[in-house]
Amino acid sequence: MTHRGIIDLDTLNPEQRTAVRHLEGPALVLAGAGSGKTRVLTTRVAHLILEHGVPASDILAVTFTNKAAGEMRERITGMLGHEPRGMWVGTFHALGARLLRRHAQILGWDNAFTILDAEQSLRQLKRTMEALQIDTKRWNPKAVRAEVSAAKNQLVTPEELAQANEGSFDLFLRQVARVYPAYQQALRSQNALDFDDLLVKPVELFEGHPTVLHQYRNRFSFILVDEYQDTNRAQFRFLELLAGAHRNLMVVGDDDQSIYGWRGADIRNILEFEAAFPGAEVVRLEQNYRSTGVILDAANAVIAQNTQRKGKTLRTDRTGGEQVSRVECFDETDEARWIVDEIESRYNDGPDLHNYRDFAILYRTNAQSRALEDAFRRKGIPYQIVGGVRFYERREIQDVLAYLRLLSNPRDEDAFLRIVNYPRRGVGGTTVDRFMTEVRATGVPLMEGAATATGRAGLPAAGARSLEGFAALIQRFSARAAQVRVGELLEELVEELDLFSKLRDEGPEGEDRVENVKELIAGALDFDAELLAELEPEEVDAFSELDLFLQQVALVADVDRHDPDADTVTLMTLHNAKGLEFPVVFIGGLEDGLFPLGRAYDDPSEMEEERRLFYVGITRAENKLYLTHARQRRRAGDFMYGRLSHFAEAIPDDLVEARQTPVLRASTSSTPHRSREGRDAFQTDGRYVELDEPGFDQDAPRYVKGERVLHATFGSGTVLEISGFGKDTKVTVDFESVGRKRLLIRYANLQKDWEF
DNA sequence: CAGGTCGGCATTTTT
DNA sequence: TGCCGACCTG
Repeated sequence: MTHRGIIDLDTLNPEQRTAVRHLEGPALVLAGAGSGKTRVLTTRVAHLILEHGVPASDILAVTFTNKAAGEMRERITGMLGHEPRGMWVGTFHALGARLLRRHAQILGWDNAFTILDAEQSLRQLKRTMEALQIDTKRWNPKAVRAEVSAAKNQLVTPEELAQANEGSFDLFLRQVARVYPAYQQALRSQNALDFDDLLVKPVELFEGHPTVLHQYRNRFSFILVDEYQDTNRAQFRFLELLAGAHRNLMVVGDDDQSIYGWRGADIRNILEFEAAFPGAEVVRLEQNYRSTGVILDAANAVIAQNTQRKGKTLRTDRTGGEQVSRVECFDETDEARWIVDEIESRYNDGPDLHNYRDFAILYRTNAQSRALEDAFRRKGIPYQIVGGVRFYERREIQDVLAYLRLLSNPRDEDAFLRIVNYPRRGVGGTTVDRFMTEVRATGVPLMEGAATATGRAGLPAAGARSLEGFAALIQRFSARAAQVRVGELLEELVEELDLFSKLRDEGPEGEDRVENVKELIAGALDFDAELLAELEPEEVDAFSELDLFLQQVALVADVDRHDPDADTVTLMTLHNAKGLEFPVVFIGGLEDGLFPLGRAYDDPSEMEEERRLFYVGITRAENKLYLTHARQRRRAGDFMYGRLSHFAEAIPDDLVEARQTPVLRASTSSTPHRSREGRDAFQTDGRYVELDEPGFDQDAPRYVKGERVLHATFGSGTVLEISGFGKDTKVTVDFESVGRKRLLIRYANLQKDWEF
């Protein structure tokens, strides 16, 4: 039968077609990198709607990032010719938030709950520990949070954890057992949820309220999940519950690209899917449409060293291709400059590339972006960094957002504490401490207490008056919040606080901060339509714009802000690169100890995860792959000496062209560095070796007063003074941008500024 | 109360 | 280095 459908499936390969045509029952699509899985997912949705008459509102699609959700929606719209109205597309976290906005009340939260990001939840946790008189010096709050987070991701309740550990011999777990319930209680009393709760609470909702579960089981008769290899226990349970009746669940993933084990992702979800969903149809997509044969051969050779995998070998029709370039550099500065030079010459002289957006540089740790950023600035080549200091985590942004949070949720202690004295209004530490103690003891709601601060026990009169002023301000804006759009509200707020001039007074960074706040305002002014358009009528009535804005802010990821259309080179971590592709890819810092990170040597499964991360990196490249490594690298102020990552050694020699940078070649033939080589005695596990006193004082450059110098961060300046000797030599430099700084020469890494 | 300084400490990846 | 918190001083 040659029934020709509305959707053209002829351009798909047989396996893709099988996946697209899959109708009912569970399915596992093992989709290798670049095998067209996004296309399969979107085509299947369109196919369900157009060929099988499934209403769009019966379909739920889960993606890994908000951006992926937006793209999926867009592509489906393109195929249908109209919006898939009523279809839910989003990340697990966004979907969880949406469900909870509708049903949080059953669980004891108010529907206008606040979502705490990682920083906020850490501060809350710390306050909880202090309230329990647990020494935060002795018990690291971050470690406690990690433990609490792990518990949540495995659906362990506070009660269960407490019961299991309160008598434990492990003193740390005993603290955790005390903190977790108290922390959860604190969140509840503030009507707040943390990231993990957005996954856990929906499961609680479904497990504890069969009618609600039933409602959504009926509603979503087809469920699709992308990046399934990175789901955790809670997410699995969520899917199991939702798809439990009809079992129309298609998951798409690649066990070789599972890179979030540290976040609780459980690779068993994918390895054991067929056991959990008997009768699942399994489809393997091994045909790669992205990379050259050389790149795929390299990727296959690397991943073949892992043992914990389903086993799969990517194929391509694009045989051959440019060799992988493996470049040895002197240090991170040399590495960065070499990469930038290479991009420039490829951009100018390359056969087919004339866009900066065709290049990406990937690295293991965010810290590595610094040297690269400097190199790009020097050359004047446009770049964008994805990740690092997140936009929404910037201090000034958090401050402004805290106002919105407090307007949205007057019980949000974190927001209150953040802004009660910002900008300065004379509410000092003593006032705040006494106020909080009083409020907690009497159970008076936070803002109510502030509004009636005068006369409260033990409050200094001046502080009490300031508190009341603050409460009045918040009250005034609460009223405004009901009248104007969130963008205008923000504008008025910033105006009222006179924030811009206060930021500018803070010094050289003030202007940047002003710009960031302006960007936030612009984003808020833009905020509306898109999100609201996807909501259902009852939701539009029930959710306030302010809450939705804050929710979006809490849930956007850095990659969501990546602009693929801007003509810039992209810099990001390997984690952020998942799902993206670029014609030319550089992977930097390929040294044992950095990539893989040193700590992975203690745990084979961590080592395998690092290797998968490398595999993800390699398979981002379409035409050309560069691997760079540096002989020495400064990490956290110390010099480290590393050798080529053993990951890179797994790539067969005939695929690789090995090179050294000119700087490295020059240095190995003349300087004292060579003499060190013989005795470095790298540890056998290949970790970084730290030499205590590199012979740096000998070749420390000498400077004279009045000389022009260039600094990586501060830019150019003039030497005013020189003091100290040997490795302790300091210079005082008057920088054009930031003024006077006193620097240790051995750390400052100054360059002579020849431009003058 | 505000602003500065100093010492200690970490420092992997992120929804 | 660079961030944070504790402590000191005006």
